Amino acid sequence: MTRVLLVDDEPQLLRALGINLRARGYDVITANDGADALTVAARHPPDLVLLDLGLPDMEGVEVVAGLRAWSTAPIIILSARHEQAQKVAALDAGADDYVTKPFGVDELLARIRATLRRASPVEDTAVVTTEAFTVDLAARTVRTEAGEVRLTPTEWHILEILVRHPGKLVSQQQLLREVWGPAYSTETNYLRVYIAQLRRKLEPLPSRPRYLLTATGLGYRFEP
Amino acid sequence: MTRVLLVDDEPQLLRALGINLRARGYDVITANDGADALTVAARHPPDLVLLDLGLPDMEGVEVVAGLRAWSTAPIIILSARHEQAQKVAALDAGADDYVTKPFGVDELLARIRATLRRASPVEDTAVVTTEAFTVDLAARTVRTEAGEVRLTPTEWHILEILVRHPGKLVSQQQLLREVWGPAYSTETNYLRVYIAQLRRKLEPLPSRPRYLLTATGLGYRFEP
DNA sequence: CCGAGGCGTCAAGGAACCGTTAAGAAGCGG
DNA sequence: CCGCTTCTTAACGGTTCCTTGACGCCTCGG
Repeated sequence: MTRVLLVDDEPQLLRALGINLRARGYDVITANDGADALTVAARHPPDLVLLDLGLPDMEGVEVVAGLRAWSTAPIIILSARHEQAQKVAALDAGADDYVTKPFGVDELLARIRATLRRASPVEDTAVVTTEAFTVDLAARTVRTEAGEVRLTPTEWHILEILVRHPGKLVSQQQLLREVWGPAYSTETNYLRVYIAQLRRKLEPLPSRPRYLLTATGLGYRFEP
Repeated sequence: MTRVLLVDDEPQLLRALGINLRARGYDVITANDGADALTVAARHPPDLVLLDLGLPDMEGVEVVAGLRAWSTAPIIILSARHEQAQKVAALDAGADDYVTKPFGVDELLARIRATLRRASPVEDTAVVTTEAFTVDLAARTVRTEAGEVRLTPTEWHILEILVRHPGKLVSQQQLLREVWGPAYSTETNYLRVYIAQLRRKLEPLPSRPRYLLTATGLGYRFEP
């Protein structure tokens, strides 16, 4: 069941919205200030967060940052019209969406569904297994039959991006931009070096790669 | 560089917002009515669309549908408060977000960043299937009954354009321009070579094409 | 009947790209 | 300050891909 963390300092809203969400089959947990939200979230990691901006103890952006430090669950901001600036800051800090108060319940539910639909394909699989190796995205470890493999930060970064898009082609530009930054989008030889290192460490036959495949002129692909 | 298509019938807004966006490093192209928007988008596929609802010639929902017919770029609606109903219709037709006029530039920029951040990793799972082969536009893979087909960058580029306009004729000029650039609009023999290669790889009977059809003197058409 | 233009096919040379290796530079911990 | 790991950079051989020209087929119009 999808767990929703609902953060607001108005008990009535907490109650009304909680009833509505539970009626739709969500598992709802609540918090009424920022510190509480972080504590509750740490104990019961939510799949989605509804965050009111007018909290008594913390700025919304701090709460977002505190969650984003470890969680990738989507965050929807609930904001009053006069909290414009905070809303923008919260979105920049990593929130995914917002709804302006007062809002209709139907609109909020639609946004929840849309946001969850967008987020779902990536986050479920914290561990990716192939016949040759196992990647634990949360623990940042890779194991083969021979034991645990040591990866450098850059090697891991590349592997993580590929593994998070299983079966899909990841363009050279995307890899270079995400790992080295936008200024390096043409340094394709970096990729050649690191892909070769990953293959040497992970592929049963590095010269005949089975999992880290090349799409000449386009990019690379992880094939589970 | 991220290309933004800005559609509005007010020249002042077009100008002011265009300056602001360009200052932030976006590549901005503009259109001042719905028909113009579709034409411009076809010629320079945008990464994101900002669409005003109060256009003189078409309903917003039509423009959204026209774009969604082939593009998965996120669409943000710019709507006045009295266009509530149209806004809902546009969102249902496939728009991704909306901002209500009058809006602050900072808010809009934040929405743009958030929307692009969301859109990039997911990429949408557009899959086109025929009886002979399956094209996964996101994963950039093509499968036939015989297994996965390896395509070169240019082959893929052409196939992608045709598949994104199913049933529609794509002119030779358009194909040549999009794949090789404006200077090659007359090198039609390039097309003959690559269409032949695609047929050999995808058509059950390459000599009697069923899916990649020739429109003599005009261009080619993908028939699902 | 014949020529012209458009299309499909093939092959070859050259350009671009990829995998690999290695060595110097830079950062980090002891 | 030294040694270790990691990153950057350059060079090479091999492979793939793009470009280009030639040729035959078909259709259509003269």
